[in-house]
Amino acid sequence: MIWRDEHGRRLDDYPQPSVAVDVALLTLDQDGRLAVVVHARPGAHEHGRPALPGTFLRVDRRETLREAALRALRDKVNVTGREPRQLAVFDDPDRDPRGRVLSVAHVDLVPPDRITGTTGVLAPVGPLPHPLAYDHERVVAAAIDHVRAAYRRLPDPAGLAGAEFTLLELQQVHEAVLGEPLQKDTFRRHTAPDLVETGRVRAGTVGKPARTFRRR
Amino acid sequence: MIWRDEHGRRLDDYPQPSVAVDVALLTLDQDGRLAVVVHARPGAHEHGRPALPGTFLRVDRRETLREAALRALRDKVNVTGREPRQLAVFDDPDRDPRGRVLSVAHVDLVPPDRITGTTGVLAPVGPLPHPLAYDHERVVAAAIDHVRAAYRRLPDPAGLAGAEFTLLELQQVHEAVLGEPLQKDTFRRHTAPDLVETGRVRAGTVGKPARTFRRR
DNA sequence: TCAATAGTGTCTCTGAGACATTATCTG
DNA sequence: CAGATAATGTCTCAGAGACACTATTGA
Repeated sequence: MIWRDEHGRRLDDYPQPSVAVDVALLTLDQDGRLAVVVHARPGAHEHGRPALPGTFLRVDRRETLREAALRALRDKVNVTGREPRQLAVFDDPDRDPRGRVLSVAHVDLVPPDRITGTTGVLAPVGPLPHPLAYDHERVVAAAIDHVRAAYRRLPDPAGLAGAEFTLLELQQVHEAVLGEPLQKDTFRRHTAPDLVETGRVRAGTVGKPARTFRRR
Repeated sequence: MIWRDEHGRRLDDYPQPSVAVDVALLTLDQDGRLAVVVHARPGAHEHGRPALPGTFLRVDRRETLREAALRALRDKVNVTGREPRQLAVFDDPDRDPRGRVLSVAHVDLVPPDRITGTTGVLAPVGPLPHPLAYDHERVVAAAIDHVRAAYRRLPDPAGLAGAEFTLLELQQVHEAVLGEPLQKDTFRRHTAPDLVETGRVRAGTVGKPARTFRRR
């Protein structure tokens, strides 16, 4: 069955764009600060500026955008992503000199232990050290907005603190993501209703042992 | 200059998808309820189910997604849109029987007087009378979430109440969008800081004349 | 004067935020 | 016991929400 539109034309009688995905893969660096994974082998047309991991959507494999985002993370920076989420479509006709390329920007936030084997480079967010390729700075900005909004709503939705954690550990993760210090009693009261106690404590250090929690 | 990727292939050596835009065009119907504009001439593959106005992105015209959304509104339902905003990309490989079609869903919210000459049909949102084509019910749901969030933040961001309005008129617009009754004194105190008085009043009816306001 | 609508004073309740105190561990 | 960290009692303040009262018009 060949479908035709109201002008009698088939789908591929119109020129089609290329569709790419780009992923702002965020994590915490060794200093506990929010960082983004970039890779330093961009196309020659990008003058060596580091780029976010990205790839083209493989229509011939019936791939979804989510699958393409996960594949980009695996192939470009050797990270198994977790849950890439769409941010926006960047569609400036001139954004890519190779032709008309729409980019579906994604964000993913993963614990640092998933980053260990990466072939990418951790760049702390904030004032980025070097300009990124394409419009990727805007992608990173949107990604940060997204994860900060999520962390204001719920305790550690991405599980950066691991499965079991003390409230201090959880607070430090939130401070890293939000980029601002938090007050411990306010933080405790705000997050406790969404946590369940494990019944265990984290001993071995000086001071009163802290109870550990899991996310609900 | 012909750019090639790391496998030595050009952009169009890979199959490309078609990219469509679909617009959930919301407005208020004559009863002051939130409604969506649909058109009843969908493709034969949609078994006559009404669809949101949509069209394919015309890459050959260097069109942006925003421009395609505005063109869809003009050509399909004869409405001049205002400010279509991206919601999400729907990318299920089977969502369209004609082939691989990505749909970039948009939302726009316009005053009722822009709808007067439409060739579309106003369908009140909520339990929709008939199922919509494709995955357009999900688009409408996302669109409603979007406009309700916007109306909870600011007074009438889409200008449904016109340029000059009384607080009662503004409240009725908000009640229509949010789908719930509001309290007049709370509403007044919440919105007044974001409004400027015109100095004029709306007289002619019974009762104390109401001052009129403009959005800042 | 009455009915109708506009506008405001004020009370209560809730939750955020901050300070200070108590509790419980190690050395 | 001293020092360190965990956990909580409690005070204050701001804002949402609701009720009731006052103000101003047309009929």
